[in-house]
Amino acid sequence: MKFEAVTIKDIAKALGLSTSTVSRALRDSYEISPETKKLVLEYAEKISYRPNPIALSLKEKRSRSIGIIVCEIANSFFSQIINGIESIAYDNDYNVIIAQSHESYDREVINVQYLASRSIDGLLVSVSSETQDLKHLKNLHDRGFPIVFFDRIVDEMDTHKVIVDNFKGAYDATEHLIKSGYQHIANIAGSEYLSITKERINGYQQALADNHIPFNPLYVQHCLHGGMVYDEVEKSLNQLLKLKKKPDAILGCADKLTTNCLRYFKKRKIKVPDDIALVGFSNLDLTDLLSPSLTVVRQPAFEMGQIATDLLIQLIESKRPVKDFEKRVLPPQLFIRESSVKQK
Amino acid sequence: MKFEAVTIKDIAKALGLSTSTVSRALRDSYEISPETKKLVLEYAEKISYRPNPIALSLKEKRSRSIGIIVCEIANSFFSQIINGIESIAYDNDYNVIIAQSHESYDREVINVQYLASRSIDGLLVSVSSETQDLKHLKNLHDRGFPIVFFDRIVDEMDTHKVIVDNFKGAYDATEHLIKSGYQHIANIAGSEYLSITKERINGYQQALADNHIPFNPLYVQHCLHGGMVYDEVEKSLNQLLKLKKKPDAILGCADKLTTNCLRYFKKRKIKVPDDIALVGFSNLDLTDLLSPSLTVVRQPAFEMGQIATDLLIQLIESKRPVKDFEKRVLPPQLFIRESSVKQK
DNA sequence: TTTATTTACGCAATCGTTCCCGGTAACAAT
DNA sequence: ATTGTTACCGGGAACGATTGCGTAAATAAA
Repeated sequence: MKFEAVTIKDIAKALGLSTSTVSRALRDSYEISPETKKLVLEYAEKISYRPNPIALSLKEKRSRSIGIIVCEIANSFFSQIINGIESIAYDNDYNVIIAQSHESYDREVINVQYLASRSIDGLLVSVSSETQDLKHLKNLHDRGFPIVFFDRIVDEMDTHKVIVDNFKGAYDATEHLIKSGYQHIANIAGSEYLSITKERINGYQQALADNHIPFNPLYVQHCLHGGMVYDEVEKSLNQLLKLKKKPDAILGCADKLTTNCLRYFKKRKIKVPDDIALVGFSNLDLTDLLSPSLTVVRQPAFEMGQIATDLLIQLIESKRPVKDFEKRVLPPQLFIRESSVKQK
Repeated sequence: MKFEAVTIKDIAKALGLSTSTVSRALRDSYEISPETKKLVLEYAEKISYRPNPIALSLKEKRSRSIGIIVCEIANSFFSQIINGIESIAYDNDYNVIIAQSHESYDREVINVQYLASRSIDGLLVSVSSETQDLKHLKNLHDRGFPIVFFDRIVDEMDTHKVIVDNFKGAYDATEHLIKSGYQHIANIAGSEYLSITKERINGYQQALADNHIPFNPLYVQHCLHGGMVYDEVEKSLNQLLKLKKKPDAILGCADKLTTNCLRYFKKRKIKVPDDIALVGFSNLDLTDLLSPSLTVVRQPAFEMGQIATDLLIQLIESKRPVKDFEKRVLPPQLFIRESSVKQK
């Protein structure tokens, strides 16, 4: 089934005009008489003519669309970011094309290549947790293709970046646990390759140090797929609970890590926070309804998407190559709930 | 910043060939000598030539991409569906473009028009809860544009449709409540315009009837935005709890309706299921971790997306206009948990 | 009346790719 | 020597839209 759209030629033929005249009439050019304009406009309306954006893209060498690469849209944090991106993109007459890596490096490379070849004007990227080699992105960036990173950024590439203060988020959460009387705080972290993982672990360590609690490397467990795979979380927690000195609190460093910790505890009938406290990064709207309600570090995801998109559009529409890039750091917010408050 | 890609002309010029020869060499035509092919292929590889899909789309009048229209991606049910869609689309070399209506009719119309003009080859649609007028979709469909509906379908249009057995889902959930000893079962339903709402209310009513429980129209409350707006849910529940005979159980007919009921009860310190039981449609992965854990009707969202995409691709690639359309009905699944089980 | 200016429109190139035609060799068959 | 076949390659139109340039007719200025 082919679907034939109305073109400018159809109008020209029907009205006995040339395509150039029709084109100019539609764009309200001064060179066209009011009568002809009226004629064209009315006929175009009648047969519901819509300009073909594909043809325009070919000519203009731009598509007025931007690509987004995230690991999962089925993740509140990222879907909120996407909503932020959309809001700014639509305001500026850009459309967005979303691609998911599902935390797979190979998939990410394929997606980047597809989007790039697809004549998108720019790219918003949050890398997958497997990503180490960046040549798929560097390649584009070196040729002057506009890229903005958000959340999971990469140091090696010089371009705009938008993140939250992961250090502070982890620091505040850890400090809160310490002040609530927990001393043996373990850290369930995401992929070691990710910027956010490093920053969060640093914040966690600094909070321990500032409160004179020795850092125990065994207390940090990495889950490569950031909680997407329950088994990884289970294995990490098993490790932790096998230790001589079992932790009395857990800091979950990603959305699914945190909720999967809770799932683990529920399965094993381990009481939170009585047996062990739990605090985590999460942008779920439901953390207040969980049992127990979760203390979380929440990130301004929507704003993050907005800012990243603003920066990207600036890059795209800049006349000359941009040389000085900025790194915006947004504040995280700690919501204290039941899961981290000791029962008397 | 413009980004200049390598074209077939660049290769032709560099190698002293014509564009037609290069094109044919790249597509491995029999008319080109092995030496020339090798030359072209190697050079193309060297300068990493990628065919321009925009130019291809213009020529082929198809873009090998399909559009998706949903209300929200920040909704587990829909993001799972999208994952199902993606899986089939990618297997068939199609790409997907996602657009959100945010339950707004106007936004839906804009999105449909954008996607259609964007030379997508077909459309997967779940209408917004505001949608009554269908001319934006009928228009396309009448001109032979391939459309497949999923979940929130429309009766007036004759094309492929994929849904779950909403009647059965609601029937089973209601029956479960009755068998658990609840007699006064209220229904928090979504928009009256939606097919799924009607079907679910019918299932609910039938279960009541089959169990000789009189149907009380006051027990059915509609929320136009399907729980997206908390105030709507709050208002509905206020109404219900003001009734002389207060309900002892609630059936939530959409994801956010259900969780917002829980939020309401938590705020008012109404105990679930002691004071009132709660069962609802939900595809959240976390309903088992809520407090109390939720009894839910779960839909096979991923499969739904897969089937819808299969059908759409069939439509797109069919040589002649398809006349007989099918309606696939998938089974829902009831997960019984704490929120609907009376404490002894 | 002649020349200059304005008005209103068409021609053709362009974007990147494919593909229908032609066309030119080289070689074999007649 | 003529014709046919095969192998290989190029020219140019087409897809839909925009736009610089050219130009005819109409009008204004001389």
